[in-house]
Amino acid sequence: MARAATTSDVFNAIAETQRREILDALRNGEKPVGAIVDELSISQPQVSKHLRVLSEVGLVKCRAEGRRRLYRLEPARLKPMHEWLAKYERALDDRLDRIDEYLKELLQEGDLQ
Amino acid sequence: MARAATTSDVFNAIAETQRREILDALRNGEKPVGAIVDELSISQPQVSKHLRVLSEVGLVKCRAEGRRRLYRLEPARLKPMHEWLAKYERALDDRLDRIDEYLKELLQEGDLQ
DNA sequence: TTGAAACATGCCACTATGGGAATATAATGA
DNA sequence: TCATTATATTCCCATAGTGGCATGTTTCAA
Repeated sequence: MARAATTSDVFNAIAETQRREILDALRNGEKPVGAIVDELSISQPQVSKHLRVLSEVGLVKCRAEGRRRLYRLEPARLKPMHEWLAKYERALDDRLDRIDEYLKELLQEGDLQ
Repeated sequence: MARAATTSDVFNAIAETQRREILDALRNGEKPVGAIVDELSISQPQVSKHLRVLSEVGLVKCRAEGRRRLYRLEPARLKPMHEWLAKYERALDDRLDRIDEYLKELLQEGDLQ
């Protein structure tokens, strides 16, 4: 087994740059596939494939309108990532505090010269 | 090219479940490799390989102490992910607002019955 | 000096993935 | 009905990634 399937894990689904770009493109609202193809200059089949992956992990939803499919963002599905990252906020803050102290020390040393 | 290299992209580096677990294990402070092996029940070579990947993207730093290597978290490197996610906060909030309104509508309908 | 402990690295096999090209499917308009 | 538009799907290939196993490498202790 090589990594968790992109289609079952949000972390893997957004590990791909182009899929992140597609999500970015949908931030302003729903769009048909063609619009994404034009905007990102990715081949149509490739966009469809990426959308399928994003769809399977629930990051986008699809709505048919005539022969077009309008995809829209489902940002709630980013919550797992958000929660995982949140655990590191504290560690990050601590780190920044330490950098802050370090800078202060540097400044004090400067004063001594 | 199949996806960006795990060693160059933070998103890819943490796409692997075990690597996230390793980072989680380091949240409380630096640990030697063996401690991670015991804690997560992952083979030693595998842990070393994962640590190498995490190391190359800068998510962990290493410090030698005798024959042990103490790895510690470098949470600042999670910032790219944090920033990317932040762009979706607004969308997420909007969505939650919409759900909120929807619930209110449902409650009003309930009142009518 | 020798052996063991603690890690890192190399090699191998299997699988999943991304990308290209062609093709299938569905809806629309003439 | 037929051609066209808009997407989805399939086939194929090259590659990268994970995991197991064996083997280096460094450090320490007897």
